[in-house]
Amino acid sequence: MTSPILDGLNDAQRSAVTAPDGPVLVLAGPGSGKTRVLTRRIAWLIQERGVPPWRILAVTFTNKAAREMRQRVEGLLGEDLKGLSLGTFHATCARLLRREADFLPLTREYVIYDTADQRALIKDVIVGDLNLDEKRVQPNRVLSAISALKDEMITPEAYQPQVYRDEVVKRVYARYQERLLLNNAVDFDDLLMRTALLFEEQPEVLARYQRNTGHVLIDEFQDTNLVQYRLARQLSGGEDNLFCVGDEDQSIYRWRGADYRNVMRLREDYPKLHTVLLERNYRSTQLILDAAQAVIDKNAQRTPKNLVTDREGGPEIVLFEAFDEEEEARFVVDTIATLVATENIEPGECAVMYRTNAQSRAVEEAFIRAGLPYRLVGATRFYTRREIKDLIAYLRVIHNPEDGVSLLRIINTPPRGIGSKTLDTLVTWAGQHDLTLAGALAALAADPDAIPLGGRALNALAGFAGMLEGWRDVRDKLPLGDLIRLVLDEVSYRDYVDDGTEQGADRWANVMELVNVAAEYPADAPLSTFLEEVALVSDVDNLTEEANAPTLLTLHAAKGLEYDVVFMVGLEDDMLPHARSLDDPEQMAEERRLMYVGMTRARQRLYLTYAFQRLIWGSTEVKMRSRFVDDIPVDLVLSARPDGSAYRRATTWGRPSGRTPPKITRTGDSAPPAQQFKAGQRVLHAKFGEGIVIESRPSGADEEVSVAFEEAGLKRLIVSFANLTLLDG
DNA sequence: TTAGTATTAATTTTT
DNA sequence: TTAATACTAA
Repeated sequence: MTSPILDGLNDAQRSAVTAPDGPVLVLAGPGSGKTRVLTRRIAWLIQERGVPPWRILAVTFTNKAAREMRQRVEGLLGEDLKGLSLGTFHATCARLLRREADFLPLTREYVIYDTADQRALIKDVIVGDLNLDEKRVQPNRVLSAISALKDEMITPEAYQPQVYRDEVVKRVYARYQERLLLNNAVDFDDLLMRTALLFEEQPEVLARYQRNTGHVLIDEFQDTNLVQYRLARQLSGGEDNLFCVGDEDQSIYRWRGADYRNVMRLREDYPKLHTVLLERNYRSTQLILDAAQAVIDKNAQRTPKNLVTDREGGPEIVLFEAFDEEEEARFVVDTIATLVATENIEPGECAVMYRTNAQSRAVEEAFIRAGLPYRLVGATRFYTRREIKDLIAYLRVIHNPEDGVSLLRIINTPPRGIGSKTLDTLVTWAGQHDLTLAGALAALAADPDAIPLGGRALNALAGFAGMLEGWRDVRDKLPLGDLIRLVLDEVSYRDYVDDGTEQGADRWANVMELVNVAAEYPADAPLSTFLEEVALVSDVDNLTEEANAPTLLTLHAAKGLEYDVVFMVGLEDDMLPHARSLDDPEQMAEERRLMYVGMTRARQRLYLTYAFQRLIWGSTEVKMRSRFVDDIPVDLVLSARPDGSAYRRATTWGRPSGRTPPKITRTGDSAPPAQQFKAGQRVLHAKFGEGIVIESRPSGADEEVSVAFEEAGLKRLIVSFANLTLLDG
């Protein structure tokens, strides 16, 4: 009678897994095993209830979560579950729309536009099509207005603006959608909206999917938006077997349309909702939980939870005030090194979290100077890098000729004599003849005199069109990796990006990385699958467990992850809470949840750091400790000194009232230590090999040297970390 | 007319 | 620090 599916679960978890059919809501605190419950529920439905896998649709927040969940379910059941659909909302909808393209004003070859593509298109609509002033009608603002409308499934035709500004939004929105269709493209929001609209307008299509979907399970329910909620309702509509797992306190994507009030909606829409509360935490120490609880308790409008664990006590939270971001980063790296050396902590079990990607730089530099490896999530995400976007644009244009945004991107990249003037004439002519850019190119191929252009421009255009045609001819005959190599070769892309600098070499390495990814792609997979995957992967998806090194990531990216040791850096007002959130209580509540999410990632140790002053956009700003830090009971916290030793604070936080910066005295300024190295000396480094010292200067109590390595190039190193050996000099 | 260079403006979080 | 834009040489 007992099944391994229920092994090791507590009563609350078990009651969730075995809940009767119908709508279920699992409200779960951090570390309470909610993803585990979802996994077991799927296995339980298949094994104990005899539900065929193809009748189950499970939705996760990231592709990585989906991958891991599939592995676990298959592990539990000991079989391949090919029929089980498991993925993000976006990926699920993208596949569905491709299958149902006949019902849409799109072809199967449609492409997915990311934020940068959207911005390029909307700018062209505002400035090019509607002749509006870019300063008055800001692309970003209009885009987020459009996104909000799409979230509510309001089409341009249905939109009834109340004020003049929205009148403009309506016009831009209408034209933007037109242009998307002309390009045979959709944006992220369209994926969801078009699917939900399709279900509404074509009941027989919905009925077909409902027959194939008896059970819908959703992870991270607090971060679903309105369309996603409607999709979930539509798909589970036949039998109302909707299983939602989430935590209001971890809702951190409001700015993207996520609405934790979906939890309330669920309660209203399903009076028979079966609710399970999971409060027992299996991750953090009680001390960390108490601190996190104290922070989140200040938020109103939530289901109060009482987080408990068996792991009583635990080491105090360590708070460190650095002089600036450099010292802060050094403290983090020093502490990790010490923990690894003395406390038997794995480097891979440490994470450094920050509010904005820009903050990673200082931390990265500290790691580099110490000569220690690290893993970076996000920052300039792989698929948004210039060279990668270029390459993807080539593939998109080969795949979908109508993709004007991508065509415009690559038509003169690398430069091939098709400059702004030529493009202007071409685009204007296309507009006059009601053609797309692709149409104009085709017309030109048929009759070179059709468009008033000089011979040089015509030559350049013909050359480009010829290459494009050649690629389309071989598209289905060559493996993807070879196709990309052919394109790279014919446009001499390497000469273009690899300019001999270090960054140039990096860029080319990125290109080769993409070639490798593509080469591993199954030979029979259509280009559309590859492009779709590339559009919908996130950076965390590629986070591998291979390298045993600390992870650097934003608080948003940290959702769903956990580490033995967590450092939260930049805990200053204006950073967390972010300056742009200060005037909106709803946004402030979200910033607080972000703090809570970060704290509850830690299993054993939590370090909170802030800087007295910080370099922002090239200028130094004096900062104040984050108000959220002050909400932690002071007796749970030890303060650290730069040398790593810690002391207990007075019984109150003693928050300064003003912002008068005290006199700045840097340690080490008065008595610089004797320098070991000087310019011209030859040195040996364990990793970088031999090099010559270019410069040496005191840095705090330490010494910083610039060394030109024969292999690795110019590096800046901290002497006490770098383990440099003097060869001669 | 194009391509390369100098200047200036701008930076939350991401499927 | 990067990205977009204005300017200048070829």
